[in-house]
Amino acid sequence: MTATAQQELASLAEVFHLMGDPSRLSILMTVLEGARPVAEIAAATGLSASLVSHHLRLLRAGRLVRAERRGKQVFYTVDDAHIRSVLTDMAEHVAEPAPAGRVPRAKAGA
Amino acid sequence: MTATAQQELASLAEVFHLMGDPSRLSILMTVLEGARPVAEIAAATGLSASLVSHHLRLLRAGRLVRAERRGKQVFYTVDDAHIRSVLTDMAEHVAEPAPAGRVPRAKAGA
DNA sequence: CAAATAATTAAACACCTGTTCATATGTTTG
DNA sequence: CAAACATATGAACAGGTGTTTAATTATTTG
Repeated sequence: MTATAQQELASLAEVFHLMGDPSRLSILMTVLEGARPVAEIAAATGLSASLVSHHLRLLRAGRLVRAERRGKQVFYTVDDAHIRSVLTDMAEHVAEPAPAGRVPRAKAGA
Repeated sequence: MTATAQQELASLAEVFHLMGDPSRLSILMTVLEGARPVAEIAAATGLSASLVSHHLRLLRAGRLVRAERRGKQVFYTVDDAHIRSVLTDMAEHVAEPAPAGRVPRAKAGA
């Protein structure tokens, strides 16, 4: 595997990692509906303003959200359209039923 | 937020969490090209067979991969089509350029 | 400029998670 | 059945991460 491929893989993993936390994901879901100030995100998700701010910093660093200040408040929005399609696709995946998950034993003879 | 929505959010986060690790992601990328036995996945990713097996167990539990035994070997494949589109979409996202990322100060007056 | 509001930052802690090394299980072959 | 191969599992450790509490910075308003 090439060196740049390694980096892309790491970047990709970083994005997924950011979406892989329930708090951050709910923040993303909230912000997905439109620009929202921190306090409103906190209220909608049931998280403390401090915690929301902490997570928003990470999401900003990963370029999943964008910040824009209006007066005292800072409004956050999803930075990219890809995030939307990803969340949509994944929601479908999760909606499906769930059959077992063990490694099958081999059938006799071969 | 409803109780079922909470669970769906948790499931969704779990899937993303699984994809959010470089080792697991490279395993997924490898398996994305077709069914592969553990040893081959280990060789392709540069990870130990043991570590690959550990991660495959998690991926199996999260229904991201499916296992099928053929003789001594166990072949793994991506379980779902959504995974593919998600990985594709995200690859595009990561490919884009990266402007700064600090919270802007408010413009004077308002 | 002081007070009030909104958001960020810092420090500390508990917990989780990825990795390694060693051992066990399952499967074919002599 | 024993040996060899392929994969899986268990225990233990190091490092990372989400959360809380408290303090700080930025912005508007009296």
